[in-house]
Amino acid sequence: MERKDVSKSVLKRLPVYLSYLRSLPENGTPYISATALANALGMGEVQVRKDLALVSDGGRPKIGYFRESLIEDISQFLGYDNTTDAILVGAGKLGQALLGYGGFEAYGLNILAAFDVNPAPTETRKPILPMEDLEAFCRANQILMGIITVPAQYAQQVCDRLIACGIKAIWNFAPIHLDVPDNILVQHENMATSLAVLSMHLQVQIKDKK
Amino acid sequence: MERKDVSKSVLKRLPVYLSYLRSLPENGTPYISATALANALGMGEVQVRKDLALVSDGGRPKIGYFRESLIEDISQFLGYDNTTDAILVGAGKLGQALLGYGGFEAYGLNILAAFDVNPAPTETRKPILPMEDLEAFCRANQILMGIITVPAQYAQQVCDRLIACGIKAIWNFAPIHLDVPDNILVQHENMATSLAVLSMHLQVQIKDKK
DNA sequence: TAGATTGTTAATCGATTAACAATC
DNA sequence: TAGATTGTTAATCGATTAACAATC
Repeated sequence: MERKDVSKSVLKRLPVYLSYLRSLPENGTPYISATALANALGMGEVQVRKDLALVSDGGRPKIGYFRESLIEDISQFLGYDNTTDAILVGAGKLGQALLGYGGFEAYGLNILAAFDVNPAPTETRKPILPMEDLEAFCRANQILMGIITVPAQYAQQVCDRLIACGIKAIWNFAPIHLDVPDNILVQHENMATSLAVLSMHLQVQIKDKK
Repeated sequence: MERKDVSKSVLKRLPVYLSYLRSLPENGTPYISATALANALGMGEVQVRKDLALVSDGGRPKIGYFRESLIEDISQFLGYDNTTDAILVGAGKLGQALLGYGGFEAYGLNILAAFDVNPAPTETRKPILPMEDLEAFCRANQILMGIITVPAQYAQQVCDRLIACGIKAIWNFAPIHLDVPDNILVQHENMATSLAVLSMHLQVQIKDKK
């Protein structure tokens, strides 16, 4: 299927479809319709249909999509087929949690190693290396993605160092804005943002009760 | 200031402003303009100005906002003044990372305790209790927010149980869609979504290079 | 005063939704 | 065939951006 540009909002919905499709039982019905997907995920069916049409042309009237093909189409579109090697900086609790989580492989992400100022040994099978080795490791393995899980006050300097190592995409878990050049993408995993949405919901709930 | 309804996109930007404002040095200039904020965060200045106007009326031409008042106005708008008590279910690495992270207090969140099927003692100062105590604890403390950090296959049943305990807002870290009634809000901390954005950026980068 | 900044009103842009024709 | 589903075209909706008047 020809590659199309998709908006960021579509891009964010695709992995949601993907993870649901993967969670379906192997021995169930081999076909799934946009309607069924929409209902299962509580979304609008026109939206789902349009999203799917963007990444796959396997949809057939009255039948829907062949589940396995759809999974393959979305995976390929998102680039999950060719896995991305990444490194992580900051092996605290959060860093170790991400390092130990096995689920990222399914999304094409392979964390090769972690770096820390104090590389204490842990239970994870992945190596935790001293910060001094960062440059050499990134160069040698042509790392393009870095994950930042250091405290906020060190995040910017770690970020600068990663960019100097040739990294092009940064997944930032530190609660601080990072300044980067135009060609570098920072994806801020913004817990504060989520909290704001939750907090607002509770405020409204409580007020309504009065 | 009169309370206004804000869209979700505005709501998500407010904590970003807030955390930047808080990070500014105490002894710096006491005023900040929407323009300065926009430049520091790489956003459009009209957008920032409009967002600020929504939550504060302390803006003065030529001067900007008094930093401390602006922090107060945003905090109050987001409901961070009256802290929310929450509990967490699933004391694995991720759960412990969240439990141990001290930064949530600044966002009005107070995690009282964690629950786990196997409540091994940990270094955190917060108690980790057995799942059997969940209902009693939630009722006794009138908990309204629950944080789910259990493996995906248990997430839905934990979610159902939390709702039965009277919880109205759920922060879900399990990589799976949760079905809930209309009046319950689920905020899905969707790592897969972030990965998709990063992955797509790298794909485009690599392709452009060829 | 002049200039920087605010806040508001109007225009643009993009995404979602609705309506409908096509297909198996 | 009838009906479910697809994909497309048009309409609506909402958010962002641009233009401008007001203010210190």
